Amino acid sequence: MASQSEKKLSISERALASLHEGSAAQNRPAGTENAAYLDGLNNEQREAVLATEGPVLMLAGAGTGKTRALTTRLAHLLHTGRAQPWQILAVTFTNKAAREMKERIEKLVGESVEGMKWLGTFHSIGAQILRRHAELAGLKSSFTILDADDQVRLAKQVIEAANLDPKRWTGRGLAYVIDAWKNRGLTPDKVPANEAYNFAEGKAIDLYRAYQARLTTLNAADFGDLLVHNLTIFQANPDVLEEYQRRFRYMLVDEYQDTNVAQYLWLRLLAQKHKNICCVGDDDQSIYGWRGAEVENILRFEKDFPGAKVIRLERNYRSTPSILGAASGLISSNTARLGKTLWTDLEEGEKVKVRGVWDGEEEARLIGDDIEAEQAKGRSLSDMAVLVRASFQMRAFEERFNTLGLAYKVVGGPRFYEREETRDALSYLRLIRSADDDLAFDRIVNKPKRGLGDKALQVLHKIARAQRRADDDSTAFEVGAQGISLMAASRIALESDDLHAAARRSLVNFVDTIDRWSRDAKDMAPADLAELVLEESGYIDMWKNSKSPQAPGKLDNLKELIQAVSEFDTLEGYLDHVALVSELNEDTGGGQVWLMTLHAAKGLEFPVVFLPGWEEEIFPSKRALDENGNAALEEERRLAYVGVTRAEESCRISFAANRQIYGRWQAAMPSRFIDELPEEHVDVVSEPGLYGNAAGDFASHSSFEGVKLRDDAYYDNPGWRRARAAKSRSAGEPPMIEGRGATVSVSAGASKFKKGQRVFHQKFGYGEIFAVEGQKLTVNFEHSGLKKVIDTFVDAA
DNA sequence: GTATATGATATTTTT
DNA sequence: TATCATATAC
Repeated sequence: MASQSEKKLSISERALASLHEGSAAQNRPAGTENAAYLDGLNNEQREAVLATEGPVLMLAGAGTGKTRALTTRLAHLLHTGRAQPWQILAVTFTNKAAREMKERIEKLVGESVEGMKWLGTFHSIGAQILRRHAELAGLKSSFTILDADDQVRLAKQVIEAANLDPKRWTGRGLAYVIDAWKNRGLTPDKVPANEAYNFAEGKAIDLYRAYQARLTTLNAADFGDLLVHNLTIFQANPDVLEEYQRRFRYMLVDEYQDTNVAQYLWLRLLAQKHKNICCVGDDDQSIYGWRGAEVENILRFEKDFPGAKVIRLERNYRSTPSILGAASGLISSNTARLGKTLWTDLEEGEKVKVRGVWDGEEEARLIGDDIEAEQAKGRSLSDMAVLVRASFQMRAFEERFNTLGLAYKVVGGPRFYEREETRDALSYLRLIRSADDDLAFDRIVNKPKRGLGDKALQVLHKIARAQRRADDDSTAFEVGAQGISLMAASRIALESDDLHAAARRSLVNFVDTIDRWSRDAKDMAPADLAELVLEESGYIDMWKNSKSPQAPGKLDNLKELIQAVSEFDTLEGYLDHVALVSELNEDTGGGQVWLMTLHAAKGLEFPVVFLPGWEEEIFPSKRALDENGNAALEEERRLAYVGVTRAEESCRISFAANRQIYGRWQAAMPSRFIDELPEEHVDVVSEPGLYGNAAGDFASHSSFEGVKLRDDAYYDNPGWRRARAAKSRSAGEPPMIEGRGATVSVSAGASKFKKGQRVFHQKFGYGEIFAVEGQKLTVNFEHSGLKKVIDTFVDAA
C-alpha cells in the first residue's frame, strides 16, 4: 500500500547508512549495507544495527520497532561473518522473547540459527554454564533446579531446624530475603553484617548459610543460584572466565532496564574482553523493581561502559498521537529517567477516555458493553484487552463476560507447571532421577496415601539428620544441617526397628519401587516412564477415585504432562525444560478478549485497551507505596505508562467510587495518575452527579496541585466528598460501606471533636466518637469491616 | 493416621 | 469471597 513512500525512504536511508559505514566496516564483505534485511528500517534502527563495535545502548521506547532492530542486528553480525553463531551471547528475560528472536533471525538469515546455543534467558544460559562447571560450585553437574515453591519449603525447613517460630518467620519471608541478596549477587559471606537484622532478629545470614548448605546436600540450585554460582566461579577461576570472555565476541541484552545487580555483574565480567555489548531497553518501562531489577543499571550505562554509543529509537509505529501524548505526559512526572521524545505520524485518533463510575460492577458492565459495541462494529475480540493492576481485579470481569457470553482469555494465573498434580508427577520423576532429592521425596512419599504420615516422616528426618556422610568433615554448626538424604535414611530405617510394621512394609515397597523405576528409566522413553510411574504409583487412581470437582481437570493435566514429556528424548532434558520454562503451548486467543495484569502485558499491543481500577491504593498500589515510597510511586507510574502505551487506537481508563475487595465494600479515590494525564489528550466522561459536569467536581479535583504521597488534602478534596456524599444518601444505591462496625483511631485534628459527636469519615462513613485522648480519636463507625485503621480524616457530620 | 473445622490472609511474579 | 495451612476431632 504505502510501498512508494516506503521505498523512497529506504533509499535515502540507505544513502545515510553508507556514511556510517566508514567507522564500522572492517572485514565486512562489500555491499552488505544493501542487504535485504536492512530494507524498511528507519535511520535510528539502521544505526542500531550497523554500530556493531564497542558498547551500545539502544534506548527503545514503546512501539518503536525494538525487536526488529535487535534481530536485524544479530542477523547482520551473522551475515557479515563478524561472528559465528556460537560466538554471540544473546540474553532475554523470557523464553517467549528468546523464541521470538530465534524465529525472526531465522527468517532474516535462514540457516545458522541452530548454532546459536547462547541465545536464551539469563537463567537458561546461567544453568548451561553452571552445568559445565558445577564442581567448582560444589555441585554435581546433574543438579536439580528448584522452583519458587521448593525454595519456600526449603526455607521453611531451615527455619524449623533453627527452632524459630515458623509463624513469626515464614518460609516465604526467608526465601524473599535470600532472593533479594542473590539478586544483588551476594553470597552469605558477602552480605553486610548490618543486614542480618532484615529477618529473624539477626539470624538471617546464618539462615541463608544453612539454606545454601541444604542446597548443596540436595545437589540443587535455586533460580538465583544459577547466576550467583556463575559469578563465584568466574571470580575464583579466571581461566574459566577468560574462556567465556573470549568466546562471546558479541553480546546482546534485551530488556536491560529489568536487569538486577547479579545479572549486571555477570554481563560486565563477560563483556570485559571484546566490549561489544549492546544493551536494549527503556527506562520508562522498568516495572520489576520489586524483583530486584535496578533501573540504575540502564541510567548508568554510559559510565559503566566508557565510550558507549547511545542510540534512541523514538519513532513510534504503534499508537496514535493522543495515546502517545497522554502516556508521555504521564511519565514526565517521573524524575529518574533518561528522557525520550516519542513521536508518530499516525493520524490523531480518539482521545484517551477517562470514566468514573459508581462501583466496580458498573465498571465491568460498562467495559463489557463497550466490547460488545466494538465487536458489533466488526472488531475482533482478540483486538481488545483489559489490563488490571492486580489479579483480584479480574474476577469482576470474568463474571461479567460470563453472563454476557463473551469469550475471554486470561493470561498468566496459575501455570501448568505450578499446579499441584504437575508438581507431584514431576516429583516422582525427580526422585527417580536423583534419589537425593528430598523435596521431591517429601512431596510424594505419602501421595497417594501409603500409611507413611507425619510420624514415619519424623523418624526418617531424624535418622537423616543424625547420620553424617563419611566424606563430610564439616564440624561447623549449621542450622538445618542434614547428613544424608531421606531415601538413604529410609534404607537405614528399614534395617532398624524404628518404624511400625505397617509403615515399614509400606516403605520397603516404596523404596523398592523407586529403585526399580530408576533401573527401568535407563532404557525407557521418558514419556513411557512417566506413564508407567503415574499408573503404578496409584497417583492416577488417586484422582480417579477423588470426588473433588477439580479431579477431572487434574487428570487432563496429567495426560497433557505425559504428552509434553514425549517431546523429549531424555528425562534430564525434560526436567530442565520444566524448571526453566513455565509456559506450555499457550493458546493464541483467536476471537477472545484478553484479560491480564499490566505486568503480563509488557511487550504486547492491542488496538483497544481498557485500563480499569485507576484508584488510589489500588493503582498506585498502597502496599508498594508503603514499602518503597517514592521509588515505588515512580514504578507504579511506569506501569501506568506501560498500560497506556499498549494501546494502538483506543485507550479507556476508568475508576469506581466504591469497590468490593474480598467481599468488603471500600470507598475509593481516583488515582493521582488520572490527574497527571495531559488534559488536551483526555476526554473525561463521568457519570453525572459523580464527577459530573463542567462545573464539576472532577474539575475541582483535577485542579488540585502538589499531590504528594498519601497527601491528606488530596483525600479531603471537597469535590470528591460532595459527590460521594450526595450519591450515598439516595435510597436504593449500593451501600458505600458494609460491615459489622468497628473502632478506628484517628490521629489528626482531634482537638475540635467531642465525645459522643457524630462524624463522617472519608472511608468508613458515619460514626460516633467514643473517646478523645490528646491528639487521638477513637470512633465507632456504623459501617466498617475493619478492626483498626490509623487514618486522619474525620469531619463533623 | 486421616477427615473436618478453624482462621489467617490475599500486589505485581519474565526465571 | 476463596484459598491455604495448621489445629482439632475422630
